[in-house]
Amino acid sequence: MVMDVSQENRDGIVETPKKAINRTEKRVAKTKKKLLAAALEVFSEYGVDATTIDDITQRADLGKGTFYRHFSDKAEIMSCLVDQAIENLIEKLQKVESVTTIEESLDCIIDVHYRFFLEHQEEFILLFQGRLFLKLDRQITEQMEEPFNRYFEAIENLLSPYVSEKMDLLRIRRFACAVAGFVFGFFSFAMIGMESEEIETGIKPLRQSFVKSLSAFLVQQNKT
Amino acid sequence: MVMDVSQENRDGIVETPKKAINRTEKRVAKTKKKLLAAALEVFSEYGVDATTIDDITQRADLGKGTFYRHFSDKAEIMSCLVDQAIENLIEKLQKVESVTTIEESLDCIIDVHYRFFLEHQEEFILLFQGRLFLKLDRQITEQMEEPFNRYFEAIENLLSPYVSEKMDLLRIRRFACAVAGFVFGFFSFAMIGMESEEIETGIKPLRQSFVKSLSAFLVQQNKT
DNA sequence: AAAGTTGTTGACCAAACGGTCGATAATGAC
DNA sequence: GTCATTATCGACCGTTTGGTCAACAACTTT
Repeated sequence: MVMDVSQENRDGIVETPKKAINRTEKRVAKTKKKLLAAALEVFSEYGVDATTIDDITQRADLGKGTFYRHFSDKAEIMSCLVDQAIENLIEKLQKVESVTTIEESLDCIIDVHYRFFLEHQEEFILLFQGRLFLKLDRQITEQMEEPFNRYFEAIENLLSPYVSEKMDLLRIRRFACAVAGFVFGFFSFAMIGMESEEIETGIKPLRQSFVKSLSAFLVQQNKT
Repeated sequence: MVMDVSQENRDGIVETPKKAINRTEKRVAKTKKKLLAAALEVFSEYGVDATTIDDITQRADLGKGTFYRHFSDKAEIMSCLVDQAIENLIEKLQKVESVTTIEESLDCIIDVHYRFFLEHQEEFILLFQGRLFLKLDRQITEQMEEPFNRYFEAIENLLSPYVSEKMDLLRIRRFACAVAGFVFGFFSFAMIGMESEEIETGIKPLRQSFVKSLSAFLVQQNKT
């Protein structure tokens, strides 16, 4: 079957056979996907540290040995998931277009976070734990720091058009921290004991206030 | 020795002998204190779930069995620590006096958090984990929900003078969540990769903006 | 000082966990 | 169809962990 695809090549031109995926490769990919999905589930249910490899494989309905064929340990699959979640979040941040003012930009940033976390609460809980692990003395740190830095850069890029050159990188980074902190912080408190609709009606007016004060802050900073 | 103290009683009046503490009782109290201090240390270093009972007793320089004479399990000692930390925070919140405007009040609330967490980073990391555990499917939940609710009530009490009766409890709770969320969120991001002085200079201007927007929000809410 | 009470200890056990490996099943090459 | 390759499986092993308990030490009582 695979031969058929490469058979179509003519002369010297060798197509990289993108569709020449074996059934085996498909199965492997599917297995890995199942493991990642199961891990995300149990991580957000029990917590990463409280989760055992058996928890993951049983949730994925796979053998234990299969896990170790795809990941070296729990830290690696967590890094994978964090990377995946942040990549997802960054993608949505980069889709933000047609904003002209800083207020609009900030509002969009918060809106993206808001909708992402509301739809992907499991990812939120995962990133929350990831952020904690970075503070704790863990080995995972190195592998997870990079995705979070990419995330900050994405926010900074969205804000940079409205920031004067005088504002140094450190200040922008702090600012991005504040934005991310507000969103993460609010969600961490809101997600316990609030329904989705409550969160929506609860955060909306506060968001507007927050956006206004942040833009006022930025404008002020630019002047000095 | 103990008899000497109760000997002082005259006629029917029986003093509750507060100073009649045995050496034994003192030792017991000291041991329990050592366990709590050690647990706070290792919890904030390795994370609660990654910490073993041996970690705690070794850090406290005590035998393993001693732990189980004071606490039934890890969940109980964690509840104790969370309760202690929040009680500490609430005390400092209640010391806030001589504020006349809502802006002052909000500024004080955030200032108390700020100073408390800067001086007690271990407690901050503990509460951060506690907040996570409330979201996860754990048994500890019941014992830890109450301290957090007391914490919210303390914030609400400070704000209530400036809130019209029209604003229902749910809204005030949401508002308290936002305040706590902002502080927790900012710290969680700031504490990684920032020195104490950086945090101070970084949060100050943002804090002012945040306070302004929150008070504006409250004033607006009161009108409607 | 002797006996009784209570806190402390760390060796010990059973359960749980991380990680391995030979057996098995699915797939690809010929 | 046969053989080679490779993913999957789950029983198995060594280690770690939570929790117990008999012995010991500190202290109190009489």
